[in-house]
Amino acid sequence: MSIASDLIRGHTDTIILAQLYYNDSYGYEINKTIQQKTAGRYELKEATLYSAFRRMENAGYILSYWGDEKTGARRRYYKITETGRDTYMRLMAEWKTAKSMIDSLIELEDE
Amino acid sequence: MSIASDLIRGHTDTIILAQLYYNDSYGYEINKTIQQKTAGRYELKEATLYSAFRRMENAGYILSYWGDEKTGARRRYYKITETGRDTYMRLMAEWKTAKSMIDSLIELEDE
DNA sequence: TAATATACCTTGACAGGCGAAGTATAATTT
DNA sequence: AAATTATACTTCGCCTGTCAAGGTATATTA
Repeated sequence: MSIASDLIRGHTDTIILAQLYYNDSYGYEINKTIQQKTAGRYELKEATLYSAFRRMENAGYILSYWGDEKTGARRRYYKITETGRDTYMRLMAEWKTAKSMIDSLIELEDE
Repeated sequence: MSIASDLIRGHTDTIILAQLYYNDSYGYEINKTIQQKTAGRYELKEATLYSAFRRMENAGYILSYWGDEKTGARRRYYKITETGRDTYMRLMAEWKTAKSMIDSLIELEDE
């Protein structure tokens, strides 16, 4: 288990929604961006990524459509919905709360 | 699913190890402390708490022993080991890394 | 032509969290 | 005195997200 797997768990949706907030994108690109942003220290595993897409499309956070590439492998693009934007904002707020809560719970008390 | 469940996942061990770092304690007390520290906004579910004890004892992070209460319900106390202290320090370092990684991954880019 | 990069998908297993139920004693309330 | 609440621990089985492993297909590079 890599450093991040259990700590990042629960942020997958937020990470993806952030990438889709202003622009449509597709799985491969989203993952490359994540790797680049973290200097290779983190990546979503493909199975995780695509199962997140399924989950979020079922939840109504995103929509998908096939791109019309003339060349190269086909791409399934994802578009965030209004519900998805709301969800992103909610998840961000929850993260802020959780972050300070965790900080206060895991720090050592003065002995 | 409450706000924290998936976000806190992966921090259970760290939270418990922090509580045991300077003083032995037992399940019920640890959970009360958590509730008090978070003003009731978070608690470890009993099943989660006790399964974490088992996991960490198997991993050698903690040891357990029965208290010798003369009155009231019996208590199983837990004591952190040196391995447990090392683990706590490692988990704290991982949290710091993860925290900034998550922050950078979920923020919106300037459009 | 072989290897690598791009791009997507599915299956099955695993691990942690948790709902639900149970056991037992002590303190408090009615 | 009886009922309720608080203290304290335990086990069983389900749910969900992650991921290893495998697969498909096209385009580019060595």
